Amino acid sequence: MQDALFDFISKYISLTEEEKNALLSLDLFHVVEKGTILLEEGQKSKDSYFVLKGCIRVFYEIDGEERTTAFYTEMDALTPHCVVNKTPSNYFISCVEDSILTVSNAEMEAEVNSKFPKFDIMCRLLSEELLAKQQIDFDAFKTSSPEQRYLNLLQKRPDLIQRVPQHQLASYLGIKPQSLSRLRARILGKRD
Amino acid sequence: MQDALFDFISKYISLTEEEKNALLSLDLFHVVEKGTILLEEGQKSKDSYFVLKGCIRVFYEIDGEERTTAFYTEMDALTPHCVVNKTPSNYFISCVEDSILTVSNAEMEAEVNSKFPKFDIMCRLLSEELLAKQQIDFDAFKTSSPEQRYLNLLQKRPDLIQRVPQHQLASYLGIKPQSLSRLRARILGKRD
DNA sequence: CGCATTTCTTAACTTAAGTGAACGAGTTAT
DNA sequence: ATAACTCGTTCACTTAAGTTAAGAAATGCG
Repeated sequence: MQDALFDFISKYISLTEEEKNALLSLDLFHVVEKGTILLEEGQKSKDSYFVLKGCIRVFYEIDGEERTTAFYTEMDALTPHCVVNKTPSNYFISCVEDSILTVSNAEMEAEVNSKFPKFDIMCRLLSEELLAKQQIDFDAFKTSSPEQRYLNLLQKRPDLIQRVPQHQLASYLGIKPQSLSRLRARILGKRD
Repeated sequence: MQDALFDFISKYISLTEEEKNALLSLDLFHVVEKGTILLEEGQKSKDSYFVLKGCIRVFYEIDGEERTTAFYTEMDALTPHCVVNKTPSNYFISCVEDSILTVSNAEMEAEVNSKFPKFDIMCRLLSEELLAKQQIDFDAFKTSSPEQRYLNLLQKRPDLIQRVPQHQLASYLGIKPQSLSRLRARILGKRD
């Protein structure tokens, strides 16, 4: 499991054994059960997450309804905005499946950074990459219809459609569960 | 005009006169005319932009139609994804108004970074902040209807509605110009 | 200045998503 | 084992956005 983390990091910087050990000494790895709430609305958490195995989900509660806006799966990193802005979170994060995560906070990061400045470089590369990636996702969402979004998801993240409840998926696509059902029936009809 | 840039930077790091002069020696400032295309689809530009005055716009060309996904105005920074990924751009950037921008590329940045490492810190802070901000915008877009988006824009960036053509605004809200007209009429009707 | 183009609005009609309700299948709790 | 719940689907109806078309207003250009 640790290898997965080091593989990920190696895409950005190379680590010596010493550096790897420094990381391992930090108690980063956590096993979390399906359904666990990692962050609640209103909290000022300082924790960032990296998904080694499993799936976590960001959702808002609007008019008493859950509105899912993101799923993070294997090799995805998530720093909640409340960590960056130091403001209370306006969304929830919960575990869709039993998962293995690394959980880190600013202090741990500072400690690693002080020992190995190149971590800072990695963080910068990573956030720039994520920013660019998210921009593309945002643009794709804006420029497509719910049906196109579903077809796109089917291509890009087919696993999500299997592992996530339909009503959460619908919300993620910006529509109601009934509309997702209908939309899927429509697509199937077109194929025959 | 330069002061605007230094004011912006001072939110992240403090600059000595020497550092300011190093920046000024870089020929960063550019005046661009309304309508100028800064980046075309297919290009591999290396330039990043910071808007000191004016407005620039990101749009895709889909089925022969322009689909606007972002506007950048005073004190907004934009690094096109093609700069980060080193892939051809899949969108255009054009000037909505006569504007004053700083234009920088990786080499210029590297030069500044080598002289003043703290620029790197600023870049990291900035991209983390932008990432968090964009996440919030993305979530707000996903969880609201075109009408709510318009009302939200009216609150958050009322200037945009004045300075940008309606059809670009409609596209930005994810709808057709006709729908924006109708939507506005609907809102006005509700008020009376 | 006047002609052409672009931009914005309105209208009638089509299409797709929202809403409320009902149903069956699967799960959980008692 | 059965009652209560959740989840996904289907249906009929409502609402809002897409489409096509037309015309008015503003802008640009010769």
